[in-house]
Formats: sequence, C-alpha cells, structure tokens
Amino acid sequence: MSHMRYSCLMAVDPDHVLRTAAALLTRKATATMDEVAKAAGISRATLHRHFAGRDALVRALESLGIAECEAALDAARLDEGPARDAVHRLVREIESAAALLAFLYTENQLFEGEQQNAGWARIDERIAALFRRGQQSGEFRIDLSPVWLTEALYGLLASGAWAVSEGRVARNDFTYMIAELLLGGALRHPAQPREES
Amino acid sequence: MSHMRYSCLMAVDPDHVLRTAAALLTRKATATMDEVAKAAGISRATLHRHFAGRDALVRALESLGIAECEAALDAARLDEGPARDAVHRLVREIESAAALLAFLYTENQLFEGEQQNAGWARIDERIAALFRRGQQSGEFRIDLSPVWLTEALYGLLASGAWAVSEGRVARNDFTYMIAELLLGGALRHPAQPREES
DNA sequence: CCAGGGTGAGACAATCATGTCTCACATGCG
DNA sequence: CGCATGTGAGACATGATTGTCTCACCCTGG
Repeated sequence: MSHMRYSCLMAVDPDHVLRTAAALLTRKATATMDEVAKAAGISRATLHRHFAGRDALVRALESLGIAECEAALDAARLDEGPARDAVHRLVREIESAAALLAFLYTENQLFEGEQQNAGWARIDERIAALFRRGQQSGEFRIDLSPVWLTEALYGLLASGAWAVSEGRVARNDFTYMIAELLLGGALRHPAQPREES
Repeated sequence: MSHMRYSCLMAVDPDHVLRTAAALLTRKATATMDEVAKAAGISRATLHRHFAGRDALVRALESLGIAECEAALDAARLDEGPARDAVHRLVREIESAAALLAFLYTENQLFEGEQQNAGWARIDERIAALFRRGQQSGEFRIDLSPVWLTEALYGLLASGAWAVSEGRVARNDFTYMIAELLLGGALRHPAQPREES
C-alpha cells in the first residue's frame, strides 16, 4: 500500500484517502487521524489540509457512503421486475459499499441529537418502498413492516461485512448469504424458494 | 443533582451501575466515564472505586453480557423440540440482553488483536450447534452455513435493538420480527411457514 | 534556470479523558 | 456520642489526540 505512483502528481487523491480511511475505520472505529493518514500513505498535515478535522473526515465518509448507496440503488433498478429480484440486485450492487456502511451504521449512533443527514432518509425510503412494493404485489409477507425489513437489511449488511473481514465467511458468499437469508430465511421450504418469479 | 436518597444504603449497587452503563453506552458508545457515572447517579470517584478504569468497565459489561447470554441459552433449551421453536425461544429469552449485546457486538471490533473472550466462542458454538441441528433434521436449509446464521442473528439483534431504541419499531414486535425474519425471510411462501414441525 | 504549488516532518499549544489523590460530609454501628 | 465506612466534590498531573503553524524539500511548468 501507499506506494502508488504519485511520481508525476503531487496532488493527493481525496477519493483514495477516503476509501483507505473507510477500510481502516471499518476495522478500527477509533483510529487516530495519524493512523488514517499513515494508512493512506500521506502525512497527518496533508490529511488535515484536505479534511479540516475528524468530524469533516467522517462527514466526507458519510457523503461517500450516501453517494455509493444511491448509485447502488440506481443500478439495482428497484422498481423493475419482481421485488425479490430487485432485492438480489440491490445486495449485489451495494456489496462493495457494505464495509463503509457498516462503519457509518454504528457511527450514526453518535449523531444522536443532531439532524440526520437527509440523504439517509431518502435512501431508507427508497429501500422501504421496494419492500412495500413487494408486499403489495403479494411477493412479500405483510406481517413484517417495510421499515423493519430495511433495518434488517442494514444489520445483515453490517454483520456480513464484519464476518467477511474477520474471515468467518467467504467473501464470495456475501451477496448470496444476505439476499437469501433476507428473502427466504433459514427455514427449508417445501416449495423451492428460487423459482416463483 | 446528586441529592439522591441513599438514606439507608451507602453502598452502591454495582449491578445497577452496570445496567445503567450498558443502557447509556448502547446509545452513545463513546460516553465518558463521567457521563456513565452521572447516568448511574454516582460520582466519577465512586465509579472509579468499583471499576478500575474504562477497560475494566467494558470487561465487566462483557462478562455481564456473556452471563446473560448463557442464561438465555440455558432458558431456551436449544436442544429440545423442533429447531425453529428453539430459535423462537432463544430470541425471546435473549431480548432483554439485546441492547447490551448490540453494544458489545460493535465494541468487539476494538479488541482486534487481543484474544477473544472464550465465553463468546462458547456462545457462538452453542448457537451454531442449534442451526446445525436444524439443518441435520431437515428443518433448515443447508446452503446457509451455521456460522453465517449465527452472525446474522447477532446482526438482527443489534439492528432490532437500535430500531427499538430509536422508536422506528415497536418494542413489542421485537421477538416476532427477528425470529420470523431469521426463520422465514421476507418472502411470502405458498406453503404456510408455521406448520411443518 | 527559476518560481510556485503541494507535500512531509516536526514543533507547539490547547483540549479532553483519564487516573489518583485529598478533604468534607453523611450514615450506620457500637 | 464517637468512630468507621462509603460517598461526593473537586484539584491535580498525566497521556493522548487534535488543530495549527513553520520550514525544508521536491516536482512541475513556464
């Protein structure tokens, strides 16, 4: 790491810094600005030139997470086709951002009093709308509220990301595990759970 | 403040302190020793008399969490009857400890290098054994590993506890939501998902 | 070649949480 | 009543992190 070729550019790539910070903070949520800087291969001074402080860094990470989430939501085309297929697409598209989301999901507990970033509310609503659509079309059961299904998706994404990062489950299984558990649950159903679209 | 009525007892109840600390740290994982003390209605000096430091406090919380978990596992009688019913009992019994577990679940990310408390490994194994039993009896699908189902249960407990504490879902629905989603998933199954034991 | 922007390294003060200590006070008990 | 125990309040030093600053360096472009 950090031996990228900046031979011709002196400018630091803020996006690279953010992604490195996300990877580090996902594993160690209390990492120091110094640790973040070292992980990104830059000095603390430069890190502080790009992000005024730790708050600004976390806010930038939040913006990145929101942007990646919305990109995943767009790419998943949630309002097309069967809802269950849309859930599969959503999990697949959001997989690359799962670690970042896991970090932000726990970090959000810190923003207790403050105003929730409006971006999260919109993302929540888009995901909840998908579950609502599935309920209205008869695909999804109606005794689990869309809000809870949305929260459960976040929780599964977070535990999946952690389990992968700790090597407890294979990275390749990430999408399948989460989508299948969220959709079909642990029970073995008499009617095969895959073909009913 | 600090005019609480200790009229007859001068001794602080360490268990009460621990539970108050758990409730606070669940909402604000970075709460100060001073905040924890104030939340428990005692002074920082007294808090420090009972728990040598923040580490000791977290360790005590971990021990409490492990104890409550094992108590829940015992009460749920995981090896009796259909595995699906055992999962329901487990979630019901563990509900009261869910907030504490949610805190410890994220806090564990900090204990990266250190040796994992052996208690968690035993709890993990007991839960995984339940899912394994369900798979061998044909109740549970075999394409989701017991390890992942265990992690997923932790994730759902954590998101459920947070969703309840933020008022996004009703506390009364906690057990049902988690157990039903974990077992049956979001899909509406043609064969009724309840009667197959 | 030379000027300028961007960076790394380090010094520095300020802030915060922590851990320890002392002292005064209240309560229970002999 | 007098003592012991446990507590609250606060002072204090320490360490860690942060935010800011300066200076030297390297690279690029004119």
